[in-house]
Formats: sequence, structure tokens, C-alpha cells
Amino acid sequence: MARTLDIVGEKWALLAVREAFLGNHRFDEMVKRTGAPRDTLAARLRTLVAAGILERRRYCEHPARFEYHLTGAGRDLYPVIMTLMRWGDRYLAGDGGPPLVLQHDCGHRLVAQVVCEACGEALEARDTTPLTTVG
Amino acid sequence: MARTLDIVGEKWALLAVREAFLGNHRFDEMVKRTGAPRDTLAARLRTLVAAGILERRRYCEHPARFEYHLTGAGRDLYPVIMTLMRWGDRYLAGDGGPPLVLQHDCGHRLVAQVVCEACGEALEARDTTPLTTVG
DNA sequence: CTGACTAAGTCCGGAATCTGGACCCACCGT
DNA sequence: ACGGTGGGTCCAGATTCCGGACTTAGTCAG
Repeated sequence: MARTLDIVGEKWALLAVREAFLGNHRFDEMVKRTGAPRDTLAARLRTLVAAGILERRRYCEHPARFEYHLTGAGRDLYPVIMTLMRWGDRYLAGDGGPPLVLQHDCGHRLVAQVVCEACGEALEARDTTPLTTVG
Repeated sequence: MARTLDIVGEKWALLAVREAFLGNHRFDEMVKRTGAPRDTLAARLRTLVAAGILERRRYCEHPARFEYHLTGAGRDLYPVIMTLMRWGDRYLAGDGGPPLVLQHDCGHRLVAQVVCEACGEALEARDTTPLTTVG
């Protein structure tokens, strides 16, 4: 987890990934929506590409233009973003509900829930025990 | 989500919370296990307490000593930590498997899965659509 | 009573990162 | 020729992080 946070724990990194999920793949678009300094965002996109989370794809030849798309590893960050969003919606919403609501294709408003893959039960910290530890 | 990351997105914040989940509630213990600079960890614990994620509890009167315990809001960060761990286990494990394995009380090795709370289906980014947007 | 140790921090100076704003280049439309 | 767009880079200053030394209060061993 420490290593995971070395990559995605930097400021703006997960916000950039979220923008990619929401369909904003262009640099200027991300700058506008996240409010990140252009410089920082450029650096972050570089580290995300280097980490194999995003892919820099040229979509226009002559004035070389690029888009950032999620790789498989990037798409697997979706659960992280959903759980973060849910926590924020619950504890920081404040002014008239959450700023972004998603709908699941099953027809309901999407609320992300974390379960044990084996038994399907909702996950609680007290129901788990460590098996091995390092450090 | 931006606001959530303002709180838990700082370096070491989530690692401190993880330690609390693992039962290490003391300052020196956290320093040892996370490797964070004492100074930074002290600052981080202060912001987490201020944000209502941890609670600073005195466990010894005379040389005043404190432990950090999770509040309800803190416990609700468990899903975030689990999904981060899972991503790291999958993409960064490298040397002989993940550094920490948890067991769920159902008897299996714990693998966290994120599902739609309404229909129980595993969550995929392509199965969701935004309903409202701000910004 | 001296020295060593623990716990929970604080203090410090230097290093790394983040920030906003200005700038650059290539192209497009008018 | 002029302004706008897209994807950056460059810079100086502010903020944050870092490791190590230090502090305070109390305990334990010899």
C-alpha cells in the first residue's frame, strides 16, 4: 500500500484519473475541471503514464495533440475512486448533496459497496484478521 | 472527492489510518512501521483528528500519553484502504506476493470487491453514467 | 544516584514539491 | 494580421517534507 500511495497518493494524481474515467481525456480540459496548476498536472500525467495507469495517445498528427486514456491498470483504480467518492459524499457533502451522482446500468443511483469476494458479505474491519505481516 | 483528497490524500495520512486499523495506535509504533518522519506524522495525526477520522485518547495520566483510535468516519475509510491494497497487491506485488494478507471471518483469504449496493453486481466503469455534474 | 530506555512530541536547516502566472509553438478561422 | 485553442514549458516564491537532534517525564537496572 505504501508503494501504491507513492504513485497515486500525490496531489492531483487521483483527480486526473477520475477525469479520465469521466471522459475528459485532454490536458486543457483536466486543467479546467480539476483546477490543478498546469505544471503540476503535466508532471502528474507523466508519472501516471510511467506507472502504466494512463496511456498518452496522439489524436492529431500535425499540431501534435495528445489524449490520456486509461490502461487496464488504470481502469482497476475505479474501485478506489468509487470508495473515496462514497466517503466524501457521506462525510463532506454539506451544500445540497454530492457534486456528482452516477447511475448504474441496473437502474439505481450508484452506491459503491465493498464485499468479500469469496462470500459476498459486506466488509467490516472487525471481521478480518491478519495472516502475515512484514515490517 | 477533491475535498476528500485534501484530507486523506496527503502523504502518510492513509498509512496512519491503516496502522490504526491494524491495531497500532501509538505514535512511536506508527513511526516505526510507516517510516514517516516524526514531524510529518505528528502533523498528519493532527489533521486527521481535526477531520474527525481519528480520536486522540489519553491512556496514561502522568506522563501524558496518547493513543489514536478510529472514529466512525475513520472506520468508514476501510473500503478505501482495502481497494488500494488490492490494487497494489495486483500491480506492485513483485517480490513473493503481497506484504500483508488478511483473512475474512468467512474462512477465505480476503479479496475486496466493489459492487453496486442496489443490484450487487461487480462494478465496472462502463456500466455507469453521470446524472449531474458540477464544475 | 547514575545511566539507559520509553513515549510522544518539537525544533531545525536543507531538500523536494506545489503554485500561479507568463510564455511558447503550431495550427485554425475570419 | 489577429485572436483563439491545445499542450505544454519556465520561473520565482511558498509550502511541505525530510532526517536527525533535542526535550520532558517517568521507569527500570545496577
